[in-house]
Amino acid sequence: MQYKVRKTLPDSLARLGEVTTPSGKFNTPAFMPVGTQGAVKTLSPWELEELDAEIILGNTYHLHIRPGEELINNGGGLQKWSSWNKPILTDSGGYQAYSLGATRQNSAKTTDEGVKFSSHIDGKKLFFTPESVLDIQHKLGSDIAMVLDDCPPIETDKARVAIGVKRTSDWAKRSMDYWQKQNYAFSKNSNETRALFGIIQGGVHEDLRKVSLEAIQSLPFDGIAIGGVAIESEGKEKINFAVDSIAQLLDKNRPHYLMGVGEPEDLIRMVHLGMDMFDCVIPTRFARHGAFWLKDGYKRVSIENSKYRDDFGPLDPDCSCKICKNFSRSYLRHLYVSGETFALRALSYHNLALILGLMQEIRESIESGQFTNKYQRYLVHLKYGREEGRHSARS
RNA sequence: GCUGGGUUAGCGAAGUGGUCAAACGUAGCGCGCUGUAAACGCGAUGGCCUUGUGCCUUCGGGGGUUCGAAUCCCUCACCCAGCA
Repeated sequence: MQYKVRKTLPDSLARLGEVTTPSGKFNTPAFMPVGTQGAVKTLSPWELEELDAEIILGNTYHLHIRPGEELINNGGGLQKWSSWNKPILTDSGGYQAYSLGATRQNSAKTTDEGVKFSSHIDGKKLFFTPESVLDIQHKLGSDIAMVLDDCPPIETDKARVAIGVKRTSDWAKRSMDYWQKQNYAFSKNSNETRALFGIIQGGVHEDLRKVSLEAIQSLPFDGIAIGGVAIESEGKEKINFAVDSIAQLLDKNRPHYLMGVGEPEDLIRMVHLGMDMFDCVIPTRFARHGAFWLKDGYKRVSIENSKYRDDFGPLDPDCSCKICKNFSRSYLRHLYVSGETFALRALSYHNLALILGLMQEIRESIESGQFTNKYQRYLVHLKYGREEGRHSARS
């Protein structure tokens, strides 16, 4: 994998970049739609291309339990098998240890050795280690693999978070050793190498975040991810703080991936803090729950609202996606309320169009140097933005 | 016209003397969802407020029995079925 910084700004950590993987290039800042089980829910690969998605996610845990990495490997790898011929990043299963274990009882348990899971499908016992998770991702054929991390709920006590940081560091070391020993970076389909990203933990504790950052960054990972910020948070302040506290310490020669974020305002703020890659289930999940964003103010509204019953105007008057060009709120509301699948597809399409369109606009504004001006109203709560961004912007 | 069945919250539908402001479903309403066990979950839903083991008004209309009626009786209206 290669990462090239194409442009930086004087008044922001935002930067323009390009990542090259065995399956091709993508521009950063990038939003990666989430395709947990091998598909971005309700959408086809060509729709995603049409929407300007350049890289999508897959998930180690889900694809391992069904249908299994062997099958996908036999199918030619995840890209070929799913007919998505662009880059894929695979998440490691670290998040599932959290979502299946930390917040529920008995489905997952983390120890220093790894994570014990009970499959949510049939209860079968599984055991993930930093090494086994790389084996799986290698067989899936992922362009960017993630290390297994220990991701405790953000609200847990600091002692537990500290354990998570230590464990994640140990696992990162094991992961890198194993990655190199197995020569997993090598790709037989391309001259370009596959990538492995490390993950920083530390919850909302600045000191722990810094400890974690140092441990992860000292290893030769292709990219640096920040994990554990978009879960169980009581508000955006926690996301802001967790990233803000280490934003300026991140190695500028590697891409920065903020895991699990986010909503439109989050993306703007986090780009400002130097984040290059994002993923989030929210655009597609909101869609399936009847919610869509308006470009104006990035307000979230519900299609179920009865005031849209007789609203024959477009879903979002400021959006030029195919859905907004062709269908009225009235019609889409009817479909949603009637349980028609197309409503879920339509809203997913629009929400992703909005998010990916935002990313495009963000990239253009960095290119033109207008990023901080254009998005100033979203940046006011940030430490970085307050002390340097706005000051520099005026000078 | 006769006989039988029915009429309960926006709709559907339980309840057949007190524990009923009335189960449940649905519609409508509100809220939530950020590395997807998520086309999901939660909440309120007769009115009022001082939000309480609070007050007021309800179970087709009217009348009655009873300490007490959505529940029993009479009557009227309407609906359904069968017979004429």
